[in-house]
Amino acid sequence: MANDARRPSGRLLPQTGELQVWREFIEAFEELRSEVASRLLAETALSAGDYVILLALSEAAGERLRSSQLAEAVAWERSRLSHHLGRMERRGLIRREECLADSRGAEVVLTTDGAAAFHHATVPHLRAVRELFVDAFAPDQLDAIASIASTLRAHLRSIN
Amino acid sequence: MANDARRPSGRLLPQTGELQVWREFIEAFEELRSEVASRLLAETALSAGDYVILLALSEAAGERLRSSQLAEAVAWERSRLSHHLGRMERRGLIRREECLADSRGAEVVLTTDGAAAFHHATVPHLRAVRELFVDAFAPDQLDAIASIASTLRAHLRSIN
DNA sequence: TCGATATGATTGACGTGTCAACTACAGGAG
DNA sequence: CTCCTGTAGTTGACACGTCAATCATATCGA
Repeated sequence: MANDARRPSGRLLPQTGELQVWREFIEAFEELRSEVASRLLAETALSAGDYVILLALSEAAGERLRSSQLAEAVAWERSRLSHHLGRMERRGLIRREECLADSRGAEVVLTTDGAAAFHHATVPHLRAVRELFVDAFAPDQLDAIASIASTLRAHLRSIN
Repeated sequence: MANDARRPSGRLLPQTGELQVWREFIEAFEELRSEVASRLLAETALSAGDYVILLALSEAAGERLRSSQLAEAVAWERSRLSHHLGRMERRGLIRREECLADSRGAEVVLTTDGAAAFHHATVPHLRAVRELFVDAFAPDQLDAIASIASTLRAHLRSIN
């Protein structure tokens, strides 16, 4: 279980302190996320979503993936992915091809423009992550963050 | 300084491990945020944004705030706030009044409908925060999260 | 083979977020 | 008073995210 270390309290609602932690955490995170995204966009003309998709495609064999596999890889809902792919296709970053094995399906393919855009974005992206996130913390804090993230994901999975 | 405990590395880009922490962290958090938001919306017909605004207004003296003060209170950009207030006004949750002291300004006022909606939402909101966030962690992890959040905010502030 | 059902993916509607441009008023320097 | 600059807030355009509905094809049981 994700929370077996938790002191059972019988409380139904968070205490003031816990709620305060929630508020601080969510605001800090929002700030971080939007700052990383806006730096990436300013320096590379790619949104955070674009970057995630391009990353998944460039890691894939043949730089192509079935739409459903891509959705799985980036943990997006299918309709969100579909809309986003439409926008990326218009800009020439990806292309959609018919799938031979299953004619319902589509294959998403990285274009050469898309691959180039991704390559040019990787250093600015890493720099933003370093400056805004990694540099904020001491090594042991980063370890704590890793453990918090995995605890959280396990908890969310356990709830469904 | 926010990072004076950090080991100076001279590295310009994150190591693989640090990047992994970033990816895990951001995905876990996104999942949390969207799950809290969707529960709140399903149970109360208020979005996370609605809730934040209503909370700030109900904490304000006279349940009213100058638009700029409200923007400050929730840490939103002014145009985002303006758009959101437009939508909330259409639904009758808030009202905008002229400001006597400064005729450029607007005062945002909580309506009785808005106050009622907020009150009905507070328990479902707290329950979602408890179940999805607080319950995931042991008390010492919550402390760590609080410290991480404040470290992060300090770091972001120091960069600008 | 036929029909019911499940699956892969897209679409439209609408709420949300950002940027840049804009309106309108305030307040000070001359 | 007049101009100049700053501040309060709104708007339009467009990217993004979610939900419910839809379409086409696959699949399986009778």
